[in-house]
Order: sequence, then C-alpha cells, then structure tokens
Amino acid sequence: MTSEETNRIVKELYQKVERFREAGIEPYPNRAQVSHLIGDVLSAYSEVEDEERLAQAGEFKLAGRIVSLRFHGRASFAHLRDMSGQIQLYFREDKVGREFYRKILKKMDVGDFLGASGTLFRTRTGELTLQVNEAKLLSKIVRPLPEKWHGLKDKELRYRQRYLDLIANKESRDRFLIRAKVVQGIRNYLSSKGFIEVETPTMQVIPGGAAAKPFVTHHNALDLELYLRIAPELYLKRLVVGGFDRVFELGKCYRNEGISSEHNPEFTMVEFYMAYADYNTLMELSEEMVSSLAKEILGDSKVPYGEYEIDFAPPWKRISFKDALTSIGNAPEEVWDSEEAARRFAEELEIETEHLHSHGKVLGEIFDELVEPNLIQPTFIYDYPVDISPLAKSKPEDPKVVERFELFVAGREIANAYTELNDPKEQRQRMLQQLRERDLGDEEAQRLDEDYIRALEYGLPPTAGEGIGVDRLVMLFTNAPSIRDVILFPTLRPQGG
RNA sequence: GGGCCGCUAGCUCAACUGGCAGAGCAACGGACUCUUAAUCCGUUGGUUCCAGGUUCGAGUCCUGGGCGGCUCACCA
Repeated sequence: MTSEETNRIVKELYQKVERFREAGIEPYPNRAQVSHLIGDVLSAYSEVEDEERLAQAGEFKLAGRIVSLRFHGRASFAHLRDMSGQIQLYFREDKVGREFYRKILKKMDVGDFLGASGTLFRTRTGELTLQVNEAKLLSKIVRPLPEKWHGLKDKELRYRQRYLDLIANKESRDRFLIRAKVVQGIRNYLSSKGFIEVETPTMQVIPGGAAAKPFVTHHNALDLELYLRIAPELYLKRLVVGGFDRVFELGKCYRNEGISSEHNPEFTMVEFYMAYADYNTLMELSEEMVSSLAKEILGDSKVPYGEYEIDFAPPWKRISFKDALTSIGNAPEEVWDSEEAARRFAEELEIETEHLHSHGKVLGEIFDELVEPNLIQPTFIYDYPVDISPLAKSKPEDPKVVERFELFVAGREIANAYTELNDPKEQRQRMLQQLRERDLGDEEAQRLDEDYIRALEYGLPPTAGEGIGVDRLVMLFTNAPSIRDVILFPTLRPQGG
C-alpha cells in the first residue's frame, strides 16, 4: 500500500492537512515543548487526592499521541500517551480558546500527536486529569489506526507493521519493554561480575563457533566472500588469549536455516567467556543471573509459560546427558557404549541415521526426540559426547565426554556452555574430524580455522564460555508462544509494500 | 519441503445449500461543558489476496499461484 493507491479515508485526512495549512496551522511543526514524562506525572500524583495540592503543583507541558478522543460540545476528553504512560486530558472551549477548540481540536483525530500544557485535577470519577490551558498539534495522522476496541489481531500485519501492533496492543508494548529490561539486565549483571563488553566481526571469513549454515555475502573492494557470523565464539576466545579474562558480546547472529516458532534467521545471543573458570562455575552463574533477572523484572522467580509455571529459583536440576537418555528418555543403557545399539534404537524411533556420521550424533538425535521435550523446569544437561562438541574440553577421566552443559526450559534449549578446549593440537584434530564430516555431506560441520588454532598456540588459559539465546529467554519471561512475538521485525517474505 | 487452516471496507468480523456483499468501530456532516468502547441524528466507504475455469449467476465450487498461521520434517 503506497500513498499513490490510498483509500478514501486517507485522502480525506490528507485534505484535512491541507485545510490546516490553509488556515495557517502547521500540521508538522519542528518543535515541541515538554516538561515532564506522563509516567512521572502519574507516579508523582496518582495518590494525591487533595485538589488544592494538585492545582498548586503548577503547569505541566506534556506531549504524546492522542489515543482516545471524546467530544462533548464545548468540552472534550482525550487520552494522551507517551512511552512512559498515558493520562487523560480535559479541554474546555473557554480555557483553550474558541480558535483552538473549533479550528484545531474538533478537527483532530485519534492518533494525532499533541503537545498540551495545563494543570492537574481529578474528574468526578476520580481520574487524574490534565486541565489543558494551551495545546499544539505536533503531527497529523493521515491513515486511520486499527480499531480501538479489538486492536490489531492479524498476525501478519502485526509482524509487518510492528508500529501498529505497538500502538494498538498493550501486551506487545509490554513484551518489548520487558525485552529491553532483559537485555539491560544481562549487561548490568555481567558488568557487575567484571566482564567487559566487546564487539567482534559479524562478517567473517571462516564462520565458526556453531553447527549451522551461514549466510554468504561479498565484499567488492576486497573481492572476498564473507559469511555472516553464526556465533562470535572463536573471536571472543581470541580476546581471552589477548588477556581480556572476562568478555561478553550481546548481538545478532545469523543462521541460514528454517524459520519456526523458535527459529528466526537473525537472532540475538549473548556469549561470555571467563578465564580460570570451568563449566561448573557457569552453571552457578546462569542460575544466579537468570533467577535474579526474573525477580528484578517480573517480580517473582516463578513465571507462567503456556500451560506451565516455570520456577527459576536455584538450584536447577542437573542430570548428565547419559543419565538423561536412560532415565528421562527411557533409552536402553547400551546405546551409550555401542554405536550400533544406538543406531538400532534410533531406527526403532523412526529417526533416519544414514546422514549421522558419528555415535554422538545418533545419541544427539535420540536426546532431541526423547529427552528435550520433557525438560520443562530449568534443567542443566551436562557431559556431552565429544563428537558433537568440537570446541569443548574433554573430561580428564573420560575422553569420550566433554565438559559441556546445555540449559533447557519449557522443552527448549536456552543456553550452551563448556569448559573451552585450549589444547591447540587437540583442537586441530577435532577440526580436522569436522572437516571429514563436512566431506561426508554435513554442511553444518565446523571448518578448520588455522588462525584460531594459532591463537590457541599462544595460550588460552583454562576458560569457560557460554551462549544464551536472548530471544528464547525473553519468550519465557513474556509468555510468548513464538519467537516472532519477541523480535520487533521478524523475518518475513516481502509482500505488498 | 509436506499436511491442515486462513486471507471479505482502514481495523474487528458476518454473509445458509452457489442467488441483491453487510455490521460495529474508524472517516465525513450535525447536536451535546465530567466523559472514558461517551451518547444521539444523518452520510459515505468493496479489485471479497491474484489469475484462470465451471455456471444463467461465484466471497462461496474447481485448477494454478501469492502471503500468513499452526504443525511435521529440518535445525547439536
């Protein structure tokens, strides 16, 4: 829908703009005067009943969008909304002047932006209201907003025109406000623990740090294929080599894979690396960070999610990958020791195993099928098979297993962490093994990154690192059924305009 | 990629078995000085997602396509 093919209502509103101009009223002035945020006024005076005190509080200059408008002859009510809240406005023709009342206010529409200055009082029903003395049109809407009572329900429109969703649907506004608090809370928490925030390339020559298909792009001047990062991991560990013992990066990653209610091609991850720590430290850190975020932001460690109530209060359940397979997945014990038994069992579950080129991968599939959906309350699954964890450090007592955990909540992976593999020789062998799997057709196998191995040769201290899917965490905090509900502009096919 | 469902006015939704495309809100004109889904009177508004087909007649049935949702597959 471009402005060329506008409908009748839009045309009428454009004409209204012209009539304002003809009357010498600028519908899009350059400046507004604001003395207070609406939310601040509400919190300061919502408890004050004394009319005299309200009147003596003085003049408030507020600005925002008109979200409702009720004319009653020579008096009118409206609600004005800014980011912090909304407040009722009361206009009287004898207060704001006949000129403004007749020529401007009466011609205004729900959705217009208005600057209003006046004093506080309470209406007969007790609502804190601004008695307007003076007002100014700040921006004229020329396209009607979604219906006031039912809001905007069409999911496609809500995603494509998120601004309308935000105007019309409070749940959506609240969700993204919570998202902002979660992001800020993560930054604050990690900073308070001595982590520094860094930025590493999102365009990489060798994409690494995860098993995923990358997006490809091209740099003209260098005539170079570049990949959008699938994870910042390998760069962050280079920084630990460089002496930044505690680093984190919070930002977008890109994976060229399917879209679903829990996958968006670009998504937000926070990764952090902590020298002289191991994966046990990070389990505690995760518990503390997420539970304190829930308490600070939502006021409770228990949060509703769909049909469940998730309790983030630590300690969280911990169970080894191997034990989870047998006790939660009811897989026979022999699958752990025998690749053949694992394949047989997987076939029974109708899992195709032909493309799975290692024992660990088969176990991973069995895990995804039988265990993951049952992990509702926060649960750490720890000690993963080495062949699906090419960047994690082996357990000294069992080289088939690495010191790695994943956090699951509501049947979904939220975080992935491990004690980092810092032996350069072993890392090279692991990457070479990944290359062989790539040759066998696994497009998501890791690539050999010689520069990364060289960095390890300069010495990576014992280090633990973790990545948390921020979008999925926000889904849990906001009871959102789809990742699209917590991403402002989710990836969609283009259509219409 | 498969299956199922959806797409009708700016928005939210109706329209029986194929028979004049409708309501509320919004918009436009008017009344109204404490309303809050304000109220009252009047008016206007349609490429029924697109392209074909069947039919005297298609929003409705058929074929193809588009976009979206859910789900399965894929995705450590």
